[in-house]
Amino acid sequence: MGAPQKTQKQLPLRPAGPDTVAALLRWYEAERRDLPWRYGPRKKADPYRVWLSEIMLQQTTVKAVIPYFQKFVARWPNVAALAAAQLEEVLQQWAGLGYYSRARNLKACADAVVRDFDGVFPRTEVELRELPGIGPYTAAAIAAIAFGEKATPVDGNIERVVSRLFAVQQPLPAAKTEIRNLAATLTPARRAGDFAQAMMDLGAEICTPKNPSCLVCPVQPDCAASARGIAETLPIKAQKLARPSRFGIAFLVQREDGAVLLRQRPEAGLLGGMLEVPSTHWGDASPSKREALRSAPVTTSWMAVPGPVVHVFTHFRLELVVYRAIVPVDASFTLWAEQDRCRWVHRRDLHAQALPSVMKKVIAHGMNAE
DNA sequence: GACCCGTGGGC
DNA sequence: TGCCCAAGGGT
Repeated sequence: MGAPQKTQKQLPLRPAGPDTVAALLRWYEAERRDLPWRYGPRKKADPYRVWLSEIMLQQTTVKAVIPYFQKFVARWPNVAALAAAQLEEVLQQWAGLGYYSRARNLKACADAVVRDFDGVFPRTEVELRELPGIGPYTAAAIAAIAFGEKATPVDGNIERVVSRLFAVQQPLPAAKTEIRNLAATLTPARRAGDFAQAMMDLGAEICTPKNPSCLVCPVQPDCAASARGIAETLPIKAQKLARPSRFGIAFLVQREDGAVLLRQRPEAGLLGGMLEVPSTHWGDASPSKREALRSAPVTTSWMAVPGPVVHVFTHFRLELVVYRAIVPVDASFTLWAEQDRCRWVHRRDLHAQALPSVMKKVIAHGMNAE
């Protein structure tokens, strides 16, 4: 033979199973995160709070969610209160958290629970799955955490932990089915909720995407990926496409009394139902000045504010050049935009509007340009 | 399965 | 800076 083969040391490894889960649950009881929607290990939490937190946490970090969660439960302490609210209020309170269809579905779900279930959340995955905004993950999470049902929510954390525990080599998203089955195999009948939350805490604090802390991991002895030294490389993900750029011109119209012209966006699609600063179409290239003026909401003299506002969405990057104008308070100008969707909002009231972050950026950029 | 749908933070 | 990431759902 040639040079001695440098094989990786293979420790005897039992596949993850009930003992792994027991070790994980012990770790959870000692190290669990204290979060405002949790009631404590071995306890079932308030279904309303679990549901609200799970919707907010969809693709959103715990840190970003906490202040919104506190604000919502203070204002609407139960599902009946939320059902009695106006959608407009809910969108206002949701502004800044992103993925605004969640806010619409949140309201629709509260309405449905009050209407169809007498204000009591159903406890099974199948029933929960029928409600607006509740998909397979959230249905399983609520069933397990709030009701103690044996359900297996699989989020990004759990996908990562499971793919490492079993050294799943198949790339995502194709591997989702296998990962789900493996996670279900581990789920204990008694403490499915604690198990799910323990897996999520482990993923958030130990089994992180980069630089996982295998040395202090409670289930490291049972982890196939750690044994092979490939934990950080898992899960393998399919390549992503480059993010295209779009360009437009936004028209910040300020009235002499300090009001700003805003318009409500269509209910469906990007930033659905939220307020916006009127703008041109967002296209693949910057609109010409001629094109821009054709879509201006009023005929007036515009000042181009130096430097575009750049905002990155999930699937494209947006550059908006802000045109700014001051108009008189009387109606001595013509409003070309769809008037019924437009409103004047005083500067001091902007914070209470359903304004997405990108539009707050546009307004701040334009108003600071003086 | 593939797209669309926000935002802020970490590195 | 640019990319990745975060307790996904709807279509």
